[in-house]
Amino acid sequence: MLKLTRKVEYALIALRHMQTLKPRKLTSAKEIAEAYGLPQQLLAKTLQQMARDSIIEAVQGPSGGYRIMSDLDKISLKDFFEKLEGPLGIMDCYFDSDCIQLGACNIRTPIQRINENMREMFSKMSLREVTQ
Amino acid sequence: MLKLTRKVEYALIALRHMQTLKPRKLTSAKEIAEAYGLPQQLLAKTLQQMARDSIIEAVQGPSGGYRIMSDLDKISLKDFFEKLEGPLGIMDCYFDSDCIQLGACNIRTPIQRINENMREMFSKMSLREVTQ
DNA sequence: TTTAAATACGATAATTTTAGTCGTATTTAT
DNA sequence: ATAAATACGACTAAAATTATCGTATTTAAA
Repeated sequence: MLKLTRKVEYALIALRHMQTLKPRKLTSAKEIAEAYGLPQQLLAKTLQQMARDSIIEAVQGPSGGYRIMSDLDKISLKDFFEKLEGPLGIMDCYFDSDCIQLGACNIRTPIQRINENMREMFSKMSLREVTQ
Repeated sequence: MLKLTRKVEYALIALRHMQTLKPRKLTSAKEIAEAYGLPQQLLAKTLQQMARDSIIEAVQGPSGGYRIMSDLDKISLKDFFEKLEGPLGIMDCYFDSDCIQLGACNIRTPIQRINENMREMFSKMSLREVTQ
């Protein structure tokens, strides 16, 4: 099924929400969570991670919150996904070495080919294309 | 991470193995499981499913087994993945209707755009490209 | 300068999904 | 008849994901 996690889903919802606001206007995790019925704490973690990755900016204290920081045009979906979820690929034999297979595996190369195609595809799409 | 399940992994290993054999030669779940250190019963289920989908052919009885049936050039990766795992997409909001979101969701359309791109990409790759 | 509302984040619990096993039936070559 | 294979539903185990808890820190504003 090739699915991404909720984290990405919440991140996209939040970004899309922020884009509807006036530039530099802050919005809080609570606000977004209530608006879309998301679990606030989990959403908050996602927002915190995006802040660490400089996709958004966090402002602490009361009347603090988050706002978009980067130019979303300049962030590829590949980078976005990988920042939130780690390396992109249909199977992990590409990066993790402790595969069950010792040397018997016969699909490593073809899998890598698929993975490269996927990465290329998501490299060509910008985050803005998705959030706008 | 966008990962596929073991089912697909085992299916690919099995197909690739069959391709190394003489055409029409049968191989059993046991044989493949032992050769690659896979759980035999689970592999068998995957083979059975591929047989139901007419990708391979099953022959019962002792000295029975499986062999490739379809022209793998004619099966797209999209069809292959969807046969084994159901609809292809990075999130299921496309097909499943019981989403948490009532009408508040703001990312359905962009998600569908990504999903379409993915399906298109996998439509263009044949199963043979991967197993050969 | 106290309070309250927000972010920050590690730890843990709950849930869901995936992976694997078991048991039994059926088929069929020998 | 027997044995080796496929077929498959039911169940268990393990892993991954999702969500919550608890606490610390920051800081605007009363």
